[in-house]
Amino acid sequence: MARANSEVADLLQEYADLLRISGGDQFRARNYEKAAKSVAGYSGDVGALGDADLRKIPGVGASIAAKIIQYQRTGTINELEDLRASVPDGVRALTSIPALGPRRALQLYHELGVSSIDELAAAIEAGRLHGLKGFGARSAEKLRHGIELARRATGRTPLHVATEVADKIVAAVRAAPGCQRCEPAGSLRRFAETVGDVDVLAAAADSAPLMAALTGLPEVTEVIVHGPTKTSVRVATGHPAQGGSIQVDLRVIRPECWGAALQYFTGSQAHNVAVREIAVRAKLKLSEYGLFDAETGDLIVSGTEEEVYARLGMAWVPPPMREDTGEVKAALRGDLPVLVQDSDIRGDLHTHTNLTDGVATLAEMVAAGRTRGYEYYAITDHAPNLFMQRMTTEKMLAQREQVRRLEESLAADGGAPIRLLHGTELNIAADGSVDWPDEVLAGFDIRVASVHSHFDQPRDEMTRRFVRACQNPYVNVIGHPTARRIGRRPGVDVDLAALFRVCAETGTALEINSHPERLDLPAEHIRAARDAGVKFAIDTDAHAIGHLDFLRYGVGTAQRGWLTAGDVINTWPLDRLTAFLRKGRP
DNA sequence: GATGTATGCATCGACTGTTAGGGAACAGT
Repeated sequence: MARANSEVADLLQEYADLLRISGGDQFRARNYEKAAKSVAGYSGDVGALGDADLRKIPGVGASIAAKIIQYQRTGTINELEDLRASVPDGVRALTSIPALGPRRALQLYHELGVSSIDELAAAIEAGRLHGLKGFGARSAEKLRHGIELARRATGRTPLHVATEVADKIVAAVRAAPGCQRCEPAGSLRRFAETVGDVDVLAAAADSAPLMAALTGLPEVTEVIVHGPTKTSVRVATGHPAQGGSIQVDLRVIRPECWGAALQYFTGSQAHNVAVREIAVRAKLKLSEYGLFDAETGDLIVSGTEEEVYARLGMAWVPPPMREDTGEVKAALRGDLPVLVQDSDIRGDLHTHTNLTDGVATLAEMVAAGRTRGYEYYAITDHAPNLFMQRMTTEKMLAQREQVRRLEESLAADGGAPIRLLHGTELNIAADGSVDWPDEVLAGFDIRVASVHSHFDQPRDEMTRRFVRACQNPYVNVIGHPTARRIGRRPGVDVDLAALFRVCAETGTALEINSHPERLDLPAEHIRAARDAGVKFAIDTDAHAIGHLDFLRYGVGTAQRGWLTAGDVINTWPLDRLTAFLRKGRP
């Protein structure tokens, strides 16, 4: 991601926030927000674009293009500086507190002179909010709690941590008397890369036993709200983010509302808004209780999601696609892609053993892959230039012998046949070269190549580095392409459009790394890559047997990128895969 | 402020529940 893109996106977002706080036109504010999002997700470098190219970015017109050009020249935007002068930065920070929006934050600043979170905390303790219009005893308490959360929260919860919590809770609620259905909803069901809170939906005539099943779980550390339709609790996760806990909302609805409620609670907000607009145009009204005739108020459908979408003239939309990025129109036209599924994956092409930094033996990893029903399985331990792994050519060759013998013994044991691919994970050096000379590289069945160092290279150097790696006739897959660690390390600064082009030209696949702390290539770049003609490998990069189960997150990420099985090389039969891996070599 | 298009101008993100307080902000998907 280009540094200029994230800087410009931040400035535009700040401008939108300050417009809202200062009471500016809400449509203008929303426009800046929209432009911020499309700049952040833009695959080129906005720091290098002229007026005409800038205006091709969705949501960027004459005025915002001029502001970006001013940023290119001076590093800042005059109008933003003016707004900053009229609204102290701390006031914007106030709106990060739950229960405090732009209007009331500005009110606090004007009437009490509060311009930071600390000052607000002091004002609450001193009772200065008492008698202030719109601030009662209850909201003072909510603000106090919100400030605590804002100070403690270090980030959102990783997808796998939230999924483990949700699985446990769904199992407990399903076992409660009278529970007819129970499913996770929200961002978890959409396979978002991080989760703010876990939403669980259940259907029952009497909600009490279900709510009791939740609040009685030993992992529950705090009951926040306990009512007949919604119960909110905090659950310990053992993960440092959010103080090692996550909020879980359980909603229990009447069974006949299931479809409308599941649709609503799955979101995203943007998708729901877009779908409800379709309803409005058809003189209908959609809510979590059902699809109704707008004039008479009569219920039309609510039982299943499929019925709700169908009555709006839409195909059922797979949850990972529900982000209002074109899926609504596609569902209306009836041409949603048939998304790749877990069951389409025939093998893992990026795994490690304890020969380098894995924790399980070759035999253990392969046995686990075989249990998953894989037709082929690649062992890709690290290469010598990742010095701390102490890999040598001798060790690598000995492992190759071991792989061949293991494959033979497995073929003889009467179990499911599995083809083992002996591979490696190469290091892409700063200049784009990789570990071994061609004659050694030629001996592998598959070669993944990844960036493990020099993350801070300037964009043009980084781009040249990737291009050279892709042009290597032996490099088959670029591993975790942006090298980001979610919540810990940003992705490298590379011209993604150029990377996608060279991948398509050279027959080099991009990995979708399934590790929940990577999810790399990120979903927001996958569609652009596919449109450029790139193929993908959905791999786990497993360093332990349990990591093979991370595949579901990689598949979910691919689904968020609208990929079909045809786009993914490890859904292909072995002969088609091996032809691809030759990269046109004889 | 951007967009689509009537190249000047209308249109732009739905709906519900809660709070606080009697109409509106805020949060949630």
